[in-house]
Formats: sequence, C-alpha cells, structure tokens
Amino acid sequence: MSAAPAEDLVKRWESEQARLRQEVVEEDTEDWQRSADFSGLERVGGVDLSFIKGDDVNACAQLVVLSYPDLEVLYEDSQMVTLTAPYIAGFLAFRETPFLLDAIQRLEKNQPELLPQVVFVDGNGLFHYREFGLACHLGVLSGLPCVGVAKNLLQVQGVYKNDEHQSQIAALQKGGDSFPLTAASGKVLGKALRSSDKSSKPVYVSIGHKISVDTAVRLTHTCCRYRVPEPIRQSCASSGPSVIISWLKSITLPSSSSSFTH
DNA sequence: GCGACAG
DNA sequence: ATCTTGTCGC
Repeated sequence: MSAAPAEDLVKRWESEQARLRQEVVEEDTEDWQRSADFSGLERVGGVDLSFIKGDDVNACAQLVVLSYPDLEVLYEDSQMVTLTAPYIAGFLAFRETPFLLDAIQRLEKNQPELLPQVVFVDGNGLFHYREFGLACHLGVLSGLPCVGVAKNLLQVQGVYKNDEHQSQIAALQKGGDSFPLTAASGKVLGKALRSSDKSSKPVYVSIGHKISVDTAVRLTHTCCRYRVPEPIRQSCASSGPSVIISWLKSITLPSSSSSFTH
C-alpha cells in the first residue's frame, strides 16, 4: 500500500521550510550585539528536549534563562510532553519546535521580564540542507534572536568531514578559535568553534535568527565554561532527569493501585 | 553492500 | 536523544 509513508509529509515540510526561510534575519538587530563586551545583554536562554532510554514519544521540554555574564540560573521550566512527529534528519524542528515555543510562551505570559534576549538551541540553524534548521525555525516563530549549536558536524552543502576538515580542527589552538563552514556556493553557513581551551572537539555554530555569524560565535564563546554553552548545558542537565523520574512514578503508581479495585 | 543521518 | 564503566590524565 503506502510503501513510502513519509514521502508526502516530507514534501509538505520542505515547502514549509522554504516559506519560513524567507523570514530569517541574518544580521545583528540588537544594540548589545554591536557592543564589544555585550553590554546591555542580561539574559541568555537555552532550550532542549530530554528523552528516556527506549521512549521516543515522551520527553521533557526545558527552558532555562541565565544571567549574563555571570551565567547564573534565573528561571527554569520543565514540562513533560508527548511528541507526535517522527525524527527525520533535516526536519528536527517539526518534532521539537512546538514544545520549545510553548515553553517560551509560558514564560512570556507569566514572567515577561525574564524573557531571554537570545536563545541557544541544541542543533543547527542556517547550517542545514535548506538553510533552515531548528534554530532558525524557533527564531522565526518566536521572534527572538537564536543561535544554533550542534555537537556533531552535519555533512551538508559541500561541507565534509574529511581530512581537510580534520586538519582545520587540529589548527584550532585555543578557546575562541574558529574556521568557517563554507557551502559550495561560497556562502558561510556557520563556524566550527573551539569553545574552550580544554576541548579539542569543536562545536558547530550557526545563526538562527536576528544575529550575525560572527556575533553568534563570539557570544557562544563567552557562554562556554565547558564544551557545550552553559545555557544548553543547564537545560539538559538541571531538572530533566528528576522531572522524567517523577513523571514515570506518576504513571506507574496509579496503575499498580488500580489492582485493588478488583 | 557501505556510509550518512542535527536531536 | 539514549544504551553504558571504566579509565587515563591533569
């Protein structure tokens, strides 16, 4: 019957990406982005979805807001959610964005004064098959400046994980060093950044929305205590596990007590 | 058949 | 994403 069930879905998603792609702003739009020390920047956000071992449907959506430049936690939101869309490489946003957007809107409604001035996203932005990764998607739909940070290189648009790439990585001497990820077209889609002196493996930074590549790279570097930028690290590690555990208990206990009804 | 495949 | 312990090094 339907040998290729996702084919039609993928086509719709592709046109949706093409439509929203036109809304991406690839330049700095905020005053603090022009400042050498980012003066005026007080809150940076991070978002992430955490999963449990064999369950790719239930996840914990998290949003944290940290102070800048101290990187202290100002706000934290964790919400168990039920995912509907499958994970297909190149379409991560359709799986995760709705829940990340929900978290941002909850904050906007309850404590708008804590809204982050920029959001770090776990995944790529412009560095994407169609130049519209998760960070762009969330940026356009939320209207907030966003930065995409991926932990692994996506081989796309003529960028390969070959010997040339490896030698460029080897040339990154200290935290803050970077090299461009240039598409076959010549466009710089992002940069590989050595985020700290300690980590030899770079992170891949690309813009999501309302920020320039160079500003995104500079900002990412100042938000790194370890390899992964603190906003993303905090959103991954803070309350994720405990929220998932309490959620597991909440669905396990009622079912066991129901055995008393018979 | 083999490699790639953000999270 | 997550599965998994120890291990080597500063």
